[in-house]
Amino acid sequence: MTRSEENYLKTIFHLGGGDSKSITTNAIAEQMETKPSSVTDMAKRLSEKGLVDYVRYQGVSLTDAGVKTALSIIRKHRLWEVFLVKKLDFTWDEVHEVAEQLEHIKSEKLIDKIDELLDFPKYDPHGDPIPTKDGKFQERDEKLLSEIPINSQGVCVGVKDSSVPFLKFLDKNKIALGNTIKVMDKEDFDNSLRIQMEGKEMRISHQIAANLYVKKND
Amino acid sequence: MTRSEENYLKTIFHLGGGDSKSITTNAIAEQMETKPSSVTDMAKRLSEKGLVDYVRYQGVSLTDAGVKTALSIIRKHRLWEVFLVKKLDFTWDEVHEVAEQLEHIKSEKLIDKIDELLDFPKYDPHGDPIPTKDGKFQERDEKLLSEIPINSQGVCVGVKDSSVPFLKFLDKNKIALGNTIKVMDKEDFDNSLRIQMEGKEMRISHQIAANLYVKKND
DNA sequence: ATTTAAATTTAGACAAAACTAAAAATAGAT
DNA sequence: ATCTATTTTTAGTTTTGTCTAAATTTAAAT
Repeated sequence: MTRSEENYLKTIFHLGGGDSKSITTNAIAEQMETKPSSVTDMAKRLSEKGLVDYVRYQGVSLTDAGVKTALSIIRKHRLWEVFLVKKLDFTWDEVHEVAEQLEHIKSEKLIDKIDELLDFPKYDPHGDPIPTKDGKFQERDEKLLSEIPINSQGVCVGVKDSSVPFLKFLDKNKIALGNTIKVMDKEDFDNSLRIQMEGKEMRISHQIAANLYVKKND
Repeated sequence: MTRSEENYLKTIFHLGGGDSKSITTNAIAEQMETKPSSVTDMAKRLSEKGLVDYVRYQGVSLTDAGVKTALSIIRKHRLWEVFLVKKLDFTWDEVHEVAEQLEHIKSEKLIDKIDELLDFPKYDPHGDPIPTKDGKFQERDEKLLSEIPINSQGVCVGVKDSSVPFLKFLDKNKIALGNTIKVMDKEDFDNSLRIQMEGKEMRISHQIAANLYVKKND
């Protein structure tokens, strides 16, 4: 299992290829910032190895073995992210790049010990669930902030977009996971929201609200 | 700087190529379990990049830039070894393989934070000195146990051979870094030693004594 | 049912890093 | 000084992972 193969499996999983849905080479190429022809080559290789089902001109989907491998890499990525934040004081916008490297370290003992050191966390710093050793996800009943009705409230539990600019924006506006947010009002014109958070009121655009996951209280 | 290039620089350094001594392609190939022809190819590449001086049929030595790079990799390797032992309860015979992977992670912040987390250790689990950020070694006045005279004693501070079998042998015989060892007697016939350690007396072969570093007390 | 546009694959090339086999240079022995 | 034996390099090949350009297939539109 090479580093590149692992990255392809991870990407296919993130694009939904774990649910036996066919992902096009174009979609994969775009996500990985590479060319569709390169993806075709890799699709053949992964297919040979029994990690994906590949039908020419149709796309790829992960086999059971492929899902298992993808989940183990995602598990490592997210555990390392927690480690970087909790033990080394990285900020949540700094961890991704380093975790992209650490996720490829091959040592089962290492990642199990990291898991233990962190006291078996269930979510990474962006609120994404960490698969268990046997590949199970703990799903959470979460909704996008943009989709809950006026006057309802919830706890902020995750971000959909975990790009550096978005995370920095949230920091600057003191929006953090764990905060309770109440939707006071919606503006029909631009879908912006008036919210109350930690005692203060503020207005946020639809684009922000559509990238914040909350767990509803009432 | 590819992983392979880093491994070559590290090996050349360990073979003494940091002291502007010429290391033969054969010696490097043997150490890295590869072929001399492969080493020649790499020697040319590293030479192009200004990391080694390479003279055909003579061998290679590290340039200043090459030494600097080699030390930074060795620093990372040894810090990760300390991390694995101190924070994740790895044994000293388990750390090398994983550290070989971790040493190639590219993030200055990461290794500096690991250094800080470990409280800036000076030696790795095998007693090898950890270079500082600016590439300085803290040398220690150490001698091989086989080379100190009868009736002198010292503290065990490192191993010359850090192979798994040797380390396991030491564990089995309760020989650990930090132990005080006194040389009671030497056997002319096979150069074996009678030693006193932590209150007990035992006999060890020359091969063992020649792979243990001690810091003399008297 | 064609035509066209878009998506996808093939073919051929390249770079990194390795190998094997053959050629060339060096060093040691006479 | 010459001849070997050894070391080292060269030349050509392989694998992985990528690319470009050309060809092919699919899907959408008339």
